[in-house]
Amino acid sequence: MSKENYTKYVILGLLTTHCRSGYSMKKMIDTSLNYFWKVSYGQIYPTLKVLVDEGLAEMSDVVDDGNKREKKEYSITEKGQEELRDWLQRPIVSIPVEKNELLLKLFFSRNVEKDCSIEQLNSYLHLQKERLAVYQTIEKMIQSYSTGLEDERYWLITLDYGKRTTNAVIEWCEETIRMLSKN
Amino acid sequence: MSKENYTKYVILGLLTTHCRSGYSMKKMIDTSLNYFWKVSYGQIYPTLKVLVDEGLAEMSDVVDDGNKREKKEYSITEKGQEELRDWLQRPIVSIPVEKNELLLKLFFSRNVEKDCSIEQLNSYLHLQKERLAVYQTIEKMIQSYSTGLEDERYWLITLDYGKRTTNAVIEWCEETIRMLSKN
DNA sequence: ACATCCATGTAATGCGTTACATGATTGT
DNA sequence: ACAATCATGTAACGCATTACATGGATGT
Repeated sequence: MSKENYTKYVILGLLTTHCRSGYSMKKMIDTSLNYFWKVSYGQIYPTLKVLVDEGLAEMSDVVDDGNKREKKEYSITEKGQEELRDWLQRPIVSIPVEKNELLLKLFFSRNVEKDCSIEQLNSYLHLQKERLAVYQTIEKMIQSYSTGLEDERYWLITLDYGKRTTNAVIEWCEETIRMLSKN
Repeated sequence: MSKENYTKYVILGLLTTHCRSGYSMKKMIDTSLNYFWKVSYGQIYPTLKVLVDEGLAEMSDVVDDGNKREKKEYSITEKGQEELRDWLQRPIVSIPVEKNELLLKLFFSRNVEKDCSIEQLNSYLHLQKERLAVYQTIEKMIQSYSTGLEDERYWLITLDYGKRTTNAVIEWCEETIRMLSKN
């Protein structure tokens, strides 16, 4: 019952899209997955090596002739595809705990002035509204990056999740601020 | 710009409620904070020691007379209170990325049958509905545990956040399942 | 008698971030 | 010339989980 190494699957998954290099994967993650996942270079490059070692991916050192700029291109193997599909089909047994700093602070807010909490809520509200704008950007990314109709469909579904939950949080922020403000 | 050690603040915060021992803190976390935070014994006990070392908490070894059962009771110091309040007032600069396994899987679901995704959504929906029931339990906990009116107020605010976002997720699940099912 | 809860702790391991290091290419 | 972007990587560190170990008290 060892903990799953998600990074492995993120990379395998990205190899089924247009991503071929560690660098482009990082880009993709930072733009399109940033509201529900993140990965650093410190994980990407080592994991890529592991995948090759395990026969789940293949690397082709691409050095365009006289072009000395190093660029490694990876592709998923048949075995990698199976591993990915296997993981995609495995049921999710429990909802992970999403650590929320704002809620943690609010939980102990008896210890500070009420205005302090309102202040925290206000800036959180602001951050959430900014995120709504990010979703617009992602929507455009999706339209330009999707490899086919199928990818786009699922990407928009995840995006919808983001929008809805963000909107719910915004509403909660606004109502809570209103409630704390009077009285 | 070192990463904050939240566990420290969780424990300091809990010391301002009725929690006095590591064991009872774990209980509290697992019942009332479980939808936005979790901490294991492997963090609690060492952190408790650190807090004492730093003068933020005090320990009184309690061995009820002939009672050999070991039980350590902790309390927050004046310095600890300040440290906590200081942290509570520090603004939250960014929304952390809440890793979501379901969204990750959906994002790459082009690689599996549509029914597989619907299946995943269904079980996720089920988990979310179970969570709604958990909130009822927490609400009761709050009423029995709160040390005063002030604590209760903030605890209900965080609970409301949980309910609202969970409801938003449930709606998204249901609509997405419906959408994927036809066509 | 036996299970479950109360209660405290440690060691190994793994995941992930941050900071650092390097260097080519492209655009202004 | 210079900044920004493309591109790959490693080492140190810290946080957190898991598994293990121990033992008293309580309930059935």
